[in-house]
Amino acid sequence: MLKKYTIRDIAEMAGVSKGTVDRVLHNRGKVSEIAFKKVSKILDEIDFKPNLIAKNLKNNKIYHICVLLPDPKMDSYWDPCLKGIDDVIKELGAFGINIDTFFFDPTSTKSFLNKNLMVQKIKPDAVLLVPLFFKEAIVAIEGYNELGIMVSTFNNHIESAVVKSFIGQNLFQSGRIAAKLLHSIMKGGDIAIIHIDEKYKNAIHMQEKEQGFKSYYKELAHFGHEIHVSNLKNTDFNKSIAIFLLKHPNIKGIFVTTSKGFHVADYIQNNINKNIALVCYDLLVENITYLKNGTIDFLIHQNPKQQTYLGLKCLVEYFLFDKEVPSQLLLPIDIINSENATPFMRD
Amino acid sequence: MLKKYTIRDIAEMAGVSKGTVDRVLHNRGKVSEIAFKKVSKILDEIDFKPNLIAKNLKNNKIYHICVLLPDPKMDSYWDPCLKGIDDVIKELGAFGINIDTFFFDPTSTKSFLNKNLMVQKIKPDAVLLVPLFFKEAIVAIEGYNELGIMVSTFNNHIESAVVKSFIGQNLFQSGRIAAKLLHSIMKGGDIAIIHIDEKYKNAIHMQEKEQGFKSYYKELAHFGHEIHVSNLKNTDFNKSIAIFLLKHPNIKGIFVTTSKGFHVADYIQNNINKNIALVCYDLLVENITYLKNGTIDFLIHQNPKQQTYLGLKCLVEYFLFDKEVPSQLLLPIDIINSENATPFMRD
DNA sequence: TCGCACAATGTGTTCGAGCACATTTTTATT
DNA sequence: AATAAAAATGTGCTCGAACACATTGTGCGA
Repeated sequence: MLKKYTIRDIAEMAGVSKGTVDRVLHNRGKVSEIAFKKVSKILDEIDFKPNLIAKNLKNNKIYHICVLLPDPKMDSYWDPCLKGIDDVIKELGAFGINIDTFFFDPTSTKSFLNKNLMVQKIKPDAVLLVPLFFKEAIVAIEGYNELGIMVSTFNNHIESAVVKSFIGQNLFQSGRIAAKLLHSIMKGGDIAIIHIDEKYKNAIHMQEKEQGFKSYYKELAHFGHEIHVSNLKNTDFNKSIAIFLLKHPNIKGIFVTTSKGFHVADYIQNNINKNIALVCYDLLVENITYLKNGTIDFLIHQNPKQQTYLGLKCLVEYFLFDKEVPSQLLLPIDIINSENATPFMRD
Repeated sequence: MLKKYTIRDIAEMAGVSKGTVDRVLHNRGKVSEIAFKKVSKILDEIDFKPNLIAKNLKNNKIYHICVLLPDPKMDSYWDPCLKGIDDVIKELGAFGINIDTFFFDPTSTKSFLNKNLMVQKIKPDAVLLVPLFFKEAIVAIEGYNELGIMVSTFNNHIESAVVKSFIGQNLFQSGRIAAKLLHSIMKGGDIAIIHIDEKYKNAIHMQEKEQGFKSYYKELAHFGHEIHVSNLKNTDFNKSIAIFLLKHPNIKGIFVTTSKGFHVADYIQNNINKNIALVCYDLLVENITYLKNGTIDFLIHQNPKQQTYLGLKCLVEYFLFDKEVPSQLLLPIDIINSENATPFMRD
């Protein structure tokens, strides 16, 4: 087997012309029943796969995809996404892909809507976006739909029939993992779930994690823990957490549902003497620092880079190679400890 | 930007023919200095990337790659590899790739050598193999080299100049991660490192993990643990481990360096009353069972599927798209707990 | 049986890069 | 200056699928 079968080969075998084979392949009609059967039989026998390279040669269009995400300068959680975009460009750019990236202010719904309008004006073939604001995202997605622009989402899930694809994680499960981790390193005491709320509302995100976390402890046979939930703000953080911990002095383990765990770690390191177990999210440099020095015990990696990479890659391969786009892609949830966060292994 | 630049576009812009542009692109010589400069300038300006699709259209060769790994029927650790191979075929098969898989008996060096000879007779373009037996692998690789067959390896590292690529994990680091995990869940007591040796010798594998594990504990400030190392055999396992644990009654944590941790878990569950922390390797169904019921605390995922997938993909993309093959690809080391092993997320 | 639809089938061109070969221009030698 | 040799440049075909268009075949009514 040194050569692939071509349409011409099949035509010869069936004793027809390549035009007829082509018509059979694409159901374009105008084929007699006899010819159809002859060709179909051979196609089945050899399991013919048309050469993808030749198939796309004629199609010398440049597909245009826009990516819309929160500004990494305002929240470094999003930083790795840029690397993911870059990787796709490096890997598939030579196939004729044009990718533009847009940032919105994660504290401003107006900015989100504005940037979406900008993208809509450009009229790309598809857009990959983070639907951070539920209500506004629905509006934006409707707009894309009317313009015939395909929409994929990542990081935040949103219920919408016109969204072609979602790449993210199972946040409920993610909460359960955090609970298991905390449970395995705690030696008794109470537990805190801390949501560090940014100005923007990713409440659903945080709630799903909380639900998962609680569900794990509910299933425990000897449930001797009390779970306290707190919603702290970035501003005046140290004061609020001090009050919270004073109110619940028996807390021995904390689960932070956002990437802002380093604030808690910072407070604990400087103000608390006893050992408090700490499980947080995301590989920000600040978090890794506290992971390495032992203040944070585990980080859960949401892998924003991989989310972006896969989201884009699915779109590109859909356009280039007619690959079907999975409606949902749930990434594995990575557990990171101090020995596991080396930069050459994670992004 | 609706159309890509082509060689013909550049030729027009530079006022030469596409033949000249082609010669500049490939440094084929026979170009005057003036023409070379004109063309180079334009190439730089527009950052020209030749259309990969057209580039490979002529090359209608079917590349043939053989994969050689231990028989999954004899050691289910290798099972996921088949899925990895399958994924590559699904993803890139239509580009003209022919992949054949061969199994050898992981307990027999003779089988390993035999299968390698079989592959060499076939003369594929490349082979991706698990160099389980150090000495024999060197011989086999030499054979491939003489035949001009490219060799990539995965899972087991081997020092050889003619091996094009290795995909695997940093085992030393992997040992450190295990140590950190064990340390974070243990409440004092001694530690055991247990190598469950198969008949075959993957001693280097296990030793690197042991080194890493010990290095973590060496760095600890208050090193109050004693570490006992044991080499147990599969046969008469329960007896040997009973003796070992009797000799060291203070053991409170065990690190198993192979995928055979379930044997230890089985013994502990049925014979030991006190709580022993257990960190092992690999997502075998047996291991996952003990992970879910709490006997095993953590599994470290060596991701054999991903190793196979990436190893193959690198080779395929090298042949198809001239991508360079990384000489070493170290996969992230995944930490798995009971909440993290759901089959839809891991392979 | 001719002629006319229309169905069935075949042919030829396109896409972009690569390369063999044809053609033109330049240089060296007498 | 004439001519050959060498260097530079241009032309045209190839790869496989897709599709427009050309050609052949069939059936039916007059």
